Amino acid sequence: MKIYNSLTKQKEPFIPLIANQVKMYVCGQTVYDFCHLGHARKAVVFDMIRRWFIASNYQVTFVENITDIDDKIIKRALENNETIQELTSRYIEFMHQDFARLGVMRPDFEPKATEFIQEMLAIIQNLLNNGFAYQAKNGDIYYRVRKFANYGKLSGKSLDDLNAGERVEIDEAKEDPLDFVLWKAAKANEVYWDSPFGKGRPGWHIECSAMSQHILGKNFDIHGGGQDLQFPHHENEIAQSEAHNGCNFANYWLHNGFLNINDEKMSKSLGNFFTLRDVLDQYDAEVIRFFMLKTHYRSPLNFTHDCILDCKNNLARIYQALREFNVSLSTIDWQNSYALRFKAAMDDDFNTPLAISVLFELIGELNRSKDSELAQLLFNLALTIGLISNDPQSFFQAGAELSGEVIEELIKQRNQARNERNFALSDQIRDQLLEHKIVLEDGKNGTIWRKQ
RNA sequence: GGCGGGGUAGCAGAGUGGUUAUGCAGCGGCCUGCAAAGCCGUGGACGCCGGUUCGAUUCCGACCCCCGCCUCCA
Repeated sequence: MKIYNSLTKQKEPFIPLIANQVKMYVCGQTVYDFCHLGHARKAVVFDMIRRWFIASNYQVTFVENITDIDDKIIKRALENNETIQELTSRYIEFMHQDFARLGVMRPDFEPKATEFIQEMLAIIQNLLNNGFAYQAKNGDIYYRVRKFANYGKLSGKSLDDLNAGERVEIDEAKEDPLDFVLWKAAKANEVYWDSPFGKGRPGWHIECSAMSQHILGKNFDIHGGGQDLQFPHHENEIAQSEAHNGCNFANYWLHNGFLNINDEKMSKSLGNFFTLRDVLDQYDAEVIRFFMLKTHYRSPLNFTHDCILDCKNNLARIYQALREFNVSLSTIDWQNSYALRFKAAMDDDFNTPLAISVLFELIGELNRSKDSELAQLLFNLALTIGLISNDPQSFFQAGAELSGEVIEELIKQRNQARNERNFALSDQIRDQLLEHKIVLEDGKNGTIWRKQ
């Protein structure tokens, strides 16, 4: 298996630290609002990667953290006149619901930042002792970026270039404008934790260093997240963890591409901000999942209504092919030429668009041959990336405007009319159903129906 | 300004130094009472300019354009 490593900017063979095991950590959400479509892409992408490792017989430990303390959370809780815990636990629950609809498996571990304060403090203490951190006059503790020789190795940035940039704010408390905060001294009326350095709360970056190390160890296989986290978040994690432990942090860094709306970055100010919840109320969840997998995980993904319609048709073709078969979970014969090509695509940096195209070629043969073994293969291959989680019947019929009984009765009447060669009546019944977005298909085994 | 990614047929989206990506849409046919679904066939492409090569969409160079990061962000 080859994967693209953001650290080296090239595809590399994947060599786990322990044979047949994958330890991976993904940066999760800050929970002060509903998940948006971008969060959904990250969730689906890393779920797909996790599933493919599992399908490839790896034992996977999947960690995704939750940031449940930060400026926005404090602000929002104040606005809502509720505790931070009330706010965050509510949105964690919403996140679980939304991701479940997308077919995303729950992480093996889902650590919350507030549960690892002591671990963070231990790292900060050690960084202070080693001279990688200092406490400023305002009580904040900062990481001394210049002290870490490899700073910039992930993002490809040099400190001097960054310093020369116009957008770096000058903060007088810092020795260097690029130093970042490890511990924020508590302000009046703010939540705080006691520490040897005074009351305060952790900075964002230190959370992930502490949680990943605690659960996966100092050095683990894969660290993932959205492309936007590469700098400064992931760069800072590396600086903290490697300065603290004196060894390599994550061996492979994976970053998913961004999700755009009509070719624009999704943002609240542009008014093109979609919560996952709203989208799932409008479109079938599996269509959204398919949409996110039919583009390579590192490419930008553009969300438009037409794209989603296209995906709906694509998925319908898959389900249509499976409709007349009883498929079930079974082992895959990886020697089969379709399975072989599917695997080759997936093993090449998780090339889901290519893998899915193999499925469509398989469907062509399946439709011609009606070979039930091919149907079985199609189903099980799709399942390795979390597709085809419904049975065809519910994909085509669930949520129809009319009840099944009513439709079946009308089909019966129509078929009687057809037998009597009363096509005017039979077409009238079909049009009547179409007005309710019900499409009829007359096949050799009788008439079946589906949602439009 | 610095760093990184990209420009492929109507749309979406892979890939490759010479041979069909794939799906949707289009066109012709089969099937059907007619449709739908499915099947068969088919047109249409690699931003621009040079270079390397027997041959480049694919490699190299210049250029144009787009996007992301450099500030909280999946």
